[in-house]
Amino acid sequence: MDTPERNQISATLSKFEDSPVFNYINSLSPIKPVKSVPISQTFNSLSFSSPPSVFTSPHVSCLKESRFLRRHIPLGTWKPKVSSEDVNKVHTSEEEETLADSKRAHHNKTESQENTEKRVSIGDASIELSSEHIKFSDEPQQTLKYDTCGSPGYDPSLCDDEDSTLLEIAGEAAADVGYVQEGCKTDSVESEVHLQEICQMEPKSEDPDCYWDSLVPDGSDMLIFNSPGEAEAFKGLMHKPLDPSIRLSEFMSVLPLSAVHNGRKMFIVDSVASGSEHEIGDHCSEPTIAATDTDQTRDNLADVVLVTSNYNENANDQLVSVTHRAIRRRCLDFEMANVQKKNSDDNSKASSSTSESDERNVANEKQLLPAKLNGNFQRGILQGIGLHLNALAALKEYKGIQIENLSSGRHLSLPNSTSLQITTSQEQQHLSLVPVSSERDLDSSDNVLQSTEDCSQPSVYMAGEDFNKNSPRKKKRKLETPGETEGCKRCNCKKSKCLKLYCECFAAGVYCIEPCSCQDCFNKPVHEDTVLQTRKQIESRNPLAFAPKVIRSSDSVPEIGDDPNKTPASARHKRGCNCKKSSCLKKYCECYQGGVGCSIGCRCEGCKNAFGRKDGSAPVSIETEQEETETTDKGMAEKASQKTEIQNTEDHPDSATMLTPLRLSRPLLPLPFSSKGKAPRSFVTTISGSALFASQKLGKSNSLWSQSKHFQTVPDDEMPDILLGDTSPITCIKTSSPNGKRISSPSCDLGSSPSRRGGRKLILQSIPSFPSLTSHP
DNA sequence: GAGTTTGAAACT
DNA sequence: CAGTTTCAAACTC
Repeated sequence: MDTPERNQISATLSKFEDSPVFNYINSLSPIKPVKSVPISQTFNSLSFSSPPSVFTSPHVSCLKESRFLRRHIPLGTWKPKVSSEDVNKVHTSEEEETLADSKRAHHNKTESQENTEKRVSIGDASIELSSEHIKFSDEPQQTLKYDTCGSPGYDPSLCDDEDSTLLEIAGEAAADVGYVQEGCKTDSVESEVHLQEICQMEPKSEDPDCYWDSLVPDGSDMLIFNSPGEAEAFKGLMHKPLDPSIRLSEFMSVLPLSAVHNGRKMFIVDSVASGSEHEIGDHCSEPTIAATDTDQTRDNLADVVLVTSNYNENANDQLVSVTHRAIRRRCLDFEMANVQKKNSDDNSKASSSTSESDERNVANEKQLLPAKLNGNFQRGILQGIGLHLNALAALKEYKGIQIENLSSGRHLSLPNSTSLQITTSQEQQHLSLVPVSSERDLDSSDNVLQSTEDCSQPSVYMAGEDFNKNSPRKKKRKLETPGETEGCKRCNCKKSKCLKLYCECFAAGVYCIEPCSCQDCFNKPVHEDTVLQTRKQIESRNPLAFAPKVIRSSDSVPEIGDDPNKTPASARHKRGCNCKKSSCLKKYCECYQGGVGCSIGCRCEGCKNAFGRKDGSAPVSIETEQEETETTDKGMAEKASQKTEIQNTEDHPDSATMLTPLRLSRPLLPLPFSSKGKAPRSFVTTISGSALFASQKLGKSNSLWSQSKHFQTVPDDEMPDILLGDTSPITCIKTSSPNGKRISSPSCDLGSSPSRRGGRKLILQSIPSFPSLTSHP
């Protein structure tokens, strides 16, 4: 783990060890950087050659990403040795050197092993992150390849399930942790949390998701303890010696249910005060988790994410902490396998291997996306998340999570989801999901979540639709329409073999999983090569084919610190719809489905999109309006006449202003979802709101994309500048779809909402950058 | 659950 | 690039 660089840094910084700032810095340090490899994990990633270059963002992005990221890393990774040290601890120069050397040796060793072998199944989890990180850094993508299920080394059982869950523990600071509580000055005992305990918890219901859901009413992504007391309580559990007798219920009982959001499997505990000696690395890394690794853990942990955060009290500066999380997801990441395998190799060392359990749990879910560890997260996002091109969009989005999402079950799972903060018990009840402070948010966001992919349908996504098949879905189900199973998409392909964009899973960059009703499905790890080739082929035809359908250019919410002028985030469908009969009021309409308004780029007829009409009459964001003015084509007038109809009933003042993707995505609105009132099955989960979170820290948070079905997020930083609509100088970019469909807006200049427009256009342009299967190193 | 509708994706 | 076909989701019954 310890790279020389790292050591140096640490040495230098040793003085500052205690300071929160230091921790933060550590988290940022490149040392841990994730290799591009993680990115490759998804099958998409494979295709994406460029991503690494493109997405180079520092931790910030990572942070954001982290949210979305799915974790592939086994708990073991979290383990103490390297990871902890890397991130959190500061060693004296000497110590570090020594340590570094040993680690290096270790690393090399592991690396060699990896090379020879392809990864172990995720389940094997215990891995040393450090080694991996190193590897990643060193070996960028070579290792990447389909390590996961498809990989030879991959554990078949896992593969079979295709749903693999990983438990990720991020030791690293800031990046991972989404949020920290303010008040917690306590020592961080939390780090000590034992996964085992958690693991031991038994799900009430057979379905893990349900189980968690039950636990977590709202299903927020994160569990945050605002009050020290809460944290303490939590700690108590965590600290307890592994007692098999302890059950999840017990565990949960300690936690304020209200505190739990989303049912997401993450829990964040902020216990560590800044400056306290208990840095993430110190505590967290080691011990506890490591110990946990057991079959039970794996099995049981599935969705749970434990986070221990270090938090810096001082400030808002925050940052964070470590998180242990387990996220389930199905991903196309192939890398995961590698990592895991490595981990497994190393495992012997690391005890915790929650990943397996996760996977198992996830079984239902599609493959997991790779999760990244701390440092990795930052970079990793791209990498790990990389899975779907879509992810890129997601990354940005992830920044802001809106409360609303939480409310809606499905959205929760989305990458979008952000950490929520619960301040008080009362508040908790309400689940006051307040976006974390911007700064924190950013950080937190990283950690926070992951979303399940399904949703993508998700969203990831991790994007729209369902985010996770697992819990999110269920939540969604609960929350949303009864009928919808949704959260996750499951395809039902019969003739396409799930190798065409007709297949939602394939389009989302995820493998089909059990829930899918597809026939002759080739979108499975077993047919990885085929999938990749096909994907490549499709991308050659249309570079944007796998890009998120919905692009969120700017932040829905004015980011703090950002240019006030920015318009609320608005999202647009990358190509625009072509609806003729549905009036863009049904999910047939991709714009509508994605929760975004129609824009000039749409060729729809009689647009009545509740999220925003093409003409802009609807509660569309400014952008649309502008576009509207600009656009002359298509019967704008016609639409205009139609405007009032829907608006009156549907549009809320808010919506009008708030059409942020996020909002849009939410079914909350009494919007006209389906006639039944269902929320779109796969809503885009874009997250505009995120801007709040992410942006603050980053300063720019534009998430270009929100993701439609699968969420994938890409760190802003990583995103090519071009892609960044907000900041990008390039305001006018035309995007062309392969099809020749209109993508770009007519006007280059965006005026007040440059970001959005710019983003959108930019994205398209940049598209080439999307990683393609072919390019993959 | 079967059948219809719809519009994207794919094909020509 | 336009037109047509194929496909699977969305929707209806």
